[in-house]
Amino acid sequence: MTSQNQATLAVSTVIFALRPDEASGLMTLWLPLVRRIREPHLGQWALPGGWLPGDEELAAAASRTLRETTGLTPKYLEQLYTFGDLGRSPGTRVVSIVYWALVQSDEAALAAVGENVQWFPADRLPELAFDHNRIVDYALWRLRTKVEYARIAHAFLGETFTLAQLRDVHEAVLQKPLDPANFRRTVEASGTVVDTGQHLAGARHRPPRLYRYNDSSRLADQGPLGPSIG
Amino acid sequence: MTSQNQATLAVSTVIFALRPDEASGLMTLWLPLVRRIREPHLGQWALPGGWLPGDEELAAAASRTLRETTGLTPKYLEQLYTFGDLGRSPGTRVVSIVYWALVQSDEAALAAVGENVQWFPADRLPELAFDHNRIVDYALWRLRTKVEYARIAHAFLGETFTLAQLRDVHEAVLQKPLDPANFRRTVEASGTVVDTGQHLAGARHRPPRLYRYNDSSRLADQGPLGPSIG
DNA sequence: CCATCATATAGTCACAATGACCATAACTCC
DNA sequence: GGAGTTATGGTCATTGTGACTATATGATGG
Repeated sequence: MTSQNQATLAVSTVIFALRPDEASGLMTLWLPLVRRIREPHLGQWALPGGWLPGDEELAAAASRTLRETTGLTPKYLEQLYTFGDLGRSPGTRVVSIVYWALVQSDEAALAAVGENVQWFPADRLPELAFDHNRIVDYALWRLRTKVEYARIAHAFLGETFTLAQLRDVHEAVLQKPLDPANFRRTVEASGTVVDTGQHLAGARHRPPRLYRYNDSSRLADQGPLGPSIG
Repeated sequence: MTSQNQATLAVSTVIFALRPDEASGLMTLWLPLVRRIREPHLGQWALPGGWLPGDEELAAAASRTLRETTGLTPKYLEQLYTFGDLGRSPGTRVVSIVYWALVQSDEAALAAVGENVQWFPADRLPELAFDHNRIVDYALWRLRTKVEYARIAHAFLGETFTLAQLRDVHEAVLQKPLDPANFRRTVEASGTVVDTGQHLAGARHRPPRLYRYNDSSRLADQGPLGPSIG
């Protein structure tokens, strides 16, 4: 091994959750950041992450980072991109393999927050350390241009959900209102959800049906690992 | 820097070119492989690549690899995925950042071939070293599911081209015949090509128009670097 | 120079997908 | 019981697209 390799390998994760915006009350994307406790960029907010242990799988490192930061388990985790520009970290050459994850909204509400961990609305971030603003921008772009909304929405929701909740997820991600009737038509035609027969009562209006995901309809895209590749 | 990092960083590239199939004469995808001249997997075919020099950008390393292997310059180069499974290389932990590239068809014809470099049809590869078969499969999948066929086709063609040539590229990538009239209608509506006003004479039939790419229509997806991200 | 060949290029028709709306259903709250 | 509010079922027009038909036009070979 004539390794003249001088780069250090890191794994970072962009973690998304859906929660109501403080002002508007609408569902929006939020993500947790950690405050840097050492140079460079001491004191600035950054993506959760760390050096890659030599004996840990890439996705496992991302997942662990996520758990250590938020106490949560991702319902969706996928490699985003590898950033390795020479100048992205002062001093050493750092190559960061970045993952993006989605965590369930209601669980995210109870997620750990502390002096050095804080959630921010995805579209109003402070200036982050390194090139992390660019990384988040790219993650947002991927999230929004992802064809496969089905699994994404699933990751944000629980086992059962109403079409209104599902619509909320789509509206938050796409940042535009969707017609309820048309949305229902499309979703039902896609066959990705199944009527549980149950209804959700309690609201001051007609009780909506509860749906569940149709597991048999996964047309996945789990990177090169997914079933579509085999 | 408390780097307990034990992984070695490599960069590999999946290089595609379009050339006529030997038997059918139809355009198909080919890619160059290099024979391994050391253990592990000595003698087996593998993707071109090498260790990442500490002072070289990732894309530059991929591009250099490509030039050293084929003598060609890529007209399209994009990061594919980073493979880092613990067991993918016997002995050391190797993390490979893989790029995929497209080279122009007519240039690929004159590409270097030697004892240790050979072109193979993409759908009839031998058993490759490491997990490289899986990597090629994933690259093929990405190529075929890429929304942005425009830039892909452009990469395979020259400055100007006929719609028939463009159609050939699409047919080769998608592996199915396309209706000439419908194809023309769609492409013209997309606004991605511009009529040069010139025609290509010489064939024993009506001379087709020559088109050029409409540079202003790039709705790119150059990873996080592209104009769409800014 | 004309007939033929082979592809280029222009239309047509039917159908699927989708956005914009309209109407009715069925709970809770007052 | 009526009002308020969302759920859910339709309609209509527009668009995108596959399947096909018809015409255009230069090259070739007699």
